[in-house]
This record gives sequence, structure tokens and C-alpha cells, in this order.
Amino acid sequence: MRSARSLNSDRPIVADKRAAILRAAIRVFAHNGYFNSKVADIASEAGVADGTVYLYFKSKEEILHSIFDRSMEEAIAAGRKQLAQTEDPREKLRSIALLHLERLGDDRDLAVVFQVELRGSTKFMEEFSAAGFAEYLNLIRSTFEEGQRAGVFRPELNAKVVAKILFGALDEMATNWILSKRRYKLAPMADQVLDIFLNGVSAK
Amino acid sequence: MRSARSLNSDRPIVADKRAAILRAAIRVFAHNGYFNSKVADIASEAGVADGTVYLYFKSKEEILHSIFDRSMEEAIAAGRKQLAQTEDPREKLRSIALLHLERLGDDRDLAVVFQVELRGSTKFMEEFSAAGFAEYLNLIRSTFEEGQRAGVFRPELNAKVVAKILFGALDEMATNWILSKRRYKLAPMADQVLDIFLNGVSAK
DNA sequence: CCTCAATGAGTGGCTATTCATTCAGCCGTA
DNA sequence: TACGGCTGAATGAATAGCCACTCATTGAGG
Repeated sequence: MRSARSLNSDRPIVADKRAAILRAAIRVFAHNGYFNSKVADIASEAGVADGTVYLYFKSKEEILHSIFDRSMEEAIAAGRKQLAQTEDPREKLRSIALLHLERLGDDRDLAVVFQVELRGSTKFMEEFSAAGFAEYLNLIRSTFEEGQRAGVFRPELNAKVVAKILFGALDEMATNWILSKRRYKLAPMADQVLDIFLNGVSAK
Repeated sequence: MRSARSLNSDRPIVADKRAAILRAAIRVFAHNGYFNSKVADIASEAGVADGTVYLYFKSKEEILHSIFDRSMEEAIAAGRKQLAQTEDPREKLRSIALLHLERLGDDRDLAVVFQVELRGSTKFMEEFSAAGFAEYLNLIRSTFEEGQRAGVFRPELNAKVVAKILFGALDEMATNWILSKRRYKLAPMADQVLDIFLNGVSAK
């Protein structure tokens, strides 16, 4: 039904279908919630048979895992890259925030999965947070500490707490954006948050 | 099995059992997650038969609703009361924050249900947020606006955004506290958050 | 005796996962 | 070039297990 390269014939096909199923799953999870989504829904959304899903994923849960892993990996990579291109710690934090909200603002379905569906279970939260979120928080924290050493930020502040505050504020912007009926751009909120945040943590 | 007042005989009994079931549900939901919790688990935790649950609640979902409604109502009432006893807008916000974290810090199971389980579905989020969260955010917002009028807070800031930032920061403190393996007091975090927050939003 | 809260075994509906079957493309052979 | 398996990706009907919810029955209190 689908044409494929001849050598290494499985790779391109596999990647295609895996990706299609993942994209379908994001859409379905976003609309119905993880627990109310049927594997059959995902399959039909992806245009494959029910059983095909199990050729690419061990279980429904693994699909959710994969969504998280892939997205978080991308996000962190993008974040690091951005950090490498910036000097001023204040601007670094601004970049992280902007990237964070841009990424979610560009894909509402993915945002719903991240802000809502992934939070819906302590089990997921613990597993996931250990890996991905913690790393992300550390990215923020170490950037802040860098700024403290540079004398830009108030030295007496606990960097861990500061990181959580910034993350929490951004996270809430995203969640509110999803739940809001009004349609507005998410990314520009980053500046409003950063304004207050930087004003609160800057030295002098 | 349980003794009761003679007149109006249903009220005391009903209240007792309803409350017992709710308390049990909080515990069970906190440990297994809403979707992985069986009604039978709740019943046995509450020390009643499966069917008894349905004498007090229409469905499993209604139990979750009730937990949210009751707790949110209490929290908002407590918040309003506290606000009435305070003058300075800065102190008002500090009180709200402290109350917020104290309440969650005092009951870990309830906190898990609030921070994790209640977020796990867009459907819930939309229904709930419309009612409870929005009201809570408004409480913060109007307090902030009061402070703006009094010249305490920077007048150019968007109060709605400011409210979300504060709420988001507190919310993240709570979520992190739940997921953390280390045991620490949650309430004192309020001061650290408020320090940075107030520093960020204060006039001058 | 009544009444009615409480019980808990049974039912119905649902859905994740499995697996026997199909079939498209490919290769060796004539 | 034409043919006849062969491979394994894809299918989707069937299974197996789970669990919210019902309701006929019980028995304590009055």
C-alpha cells in the first residue's frame, strides 16, 4: 500500500508508521484523555489496523511514554542549543521561557497532553518527573546559579526554589492557555513573566 | 452497627458515612490514581459494602467532584476570612499563599488528589476550573488590583497575568513537594515565593 | 411485625491485547 | 520474461479480564 526504499527496507516504513501512530495518539489523547482513549481510536486515526499498533508499541502506556520521551528530549536539546548561543544569564532565562511557551503554543494537542494528560497519575509523574522534568528544572537552576556567580542575581536566593518558581509560572501560563476559551498567542506571555521574575530576582 | 440520633435520623448517619467514604476515596485516589482505583477499594477502605457507596454517590465520578467541591469551598472561605482580617495588600497575598500551602501541606493525600488526580483529564479540568480555580485566581487578582490602586504594586502590570504567576509558583511548590522523596515542610516555602514575587511586582 | 439502611454476588458492557489469516512485493528458477 | 513459492508486514475478529453499577435479600432498630 505504501512504497518504500528497497534496501534496509524496514527502516523508512517503520519510522513512518511509528510517527503516524504517535501523532494520532497525541491527537486522540488530547481530545479524549488518556484513560478514555481506546487503542482502536488511535489506530483508526492513524489509518492502520488495531493490531498494527502493537507492531510498534508494546502497550498503550508505552505510547504515552514515547510521546513524553521524544518531546522532552527535543525540548531539552533545543534549550541547550539556545543557551549556548546566549551570553547574559538574564537573556538565557528569557530564551528558555520563550522556547518553552513557543513549543507548547505551536502544538495545542501536544500541549494538552503535556499539561493535562501526563499529570494525571502519580505513577507517571514520578517516573517521568524523575527523568525529564528534573533535568529541565536543572537547566533553569544552573543558569540561575551562573547568574548568581556573575553578580547579576541576588546571591542569597535558593536557586532550586527560584527554578521552581519560574517553571511554575510558565507552566501555569500554558495550562491556562489550554483551558481558556479565548484564543491568544501563548509565547508573548514569556516576556510578561520574565519582567516580573527578573525584577524579583535581580541584584541591587 | 452505628448508633444515631433518633429524630431526623438520616442526617447524622448520612453525614457520617458520606464523610467516611469521601475520606476513604481521597486516600485511595491518592495512592492508586483515580482511574486505577476501584469503587470496591474505596468501599473497603471506608469499611462499607460496595453497594453502600451508591447510596451516597451517584457514581465514581461524583465522588471526585464532591472531593473537589467541598475542599475548594473550604479553601476559598478560609481565604476570604483571612483577607478580611488583613489590611496591607502585600500581607494579604502572603496570607493567601501561606494558607494555600498550609492546607495542602497538612494533608498529603488531599494534596495528591488536587495536584495530580484532578488534573488528569481535560474534561475535569474544564468543568472544575470554570468553577473553583477561576474563583481562586480572581481572589488573588482582585487583591493585587487593590494593591495597585493603593500604589503598592506597579500599576502597569496586568493583574490577571500576575495572579497566574503567583498561583503557578505556589502550585509548583506543592506538586514538587508531593513528588519529592525528601520530606520537608511545605508551608515555609510560601515566604520564599512571596519574597521574590513581591520584590518583582512592588512599585518603586 | 415493619421499615429501610446496608449488603455483596452477579451482570453487562467495555476494551487492551492476541493471533490466525491475508496478501504485496521479492527472489530464484526455468 | 514468466512463474510459484516465500517472507513478514498488516489486518481485524475473537478473547479474556476487568470493574462500575444493580438489586434481591438480610436483619437491626423501633
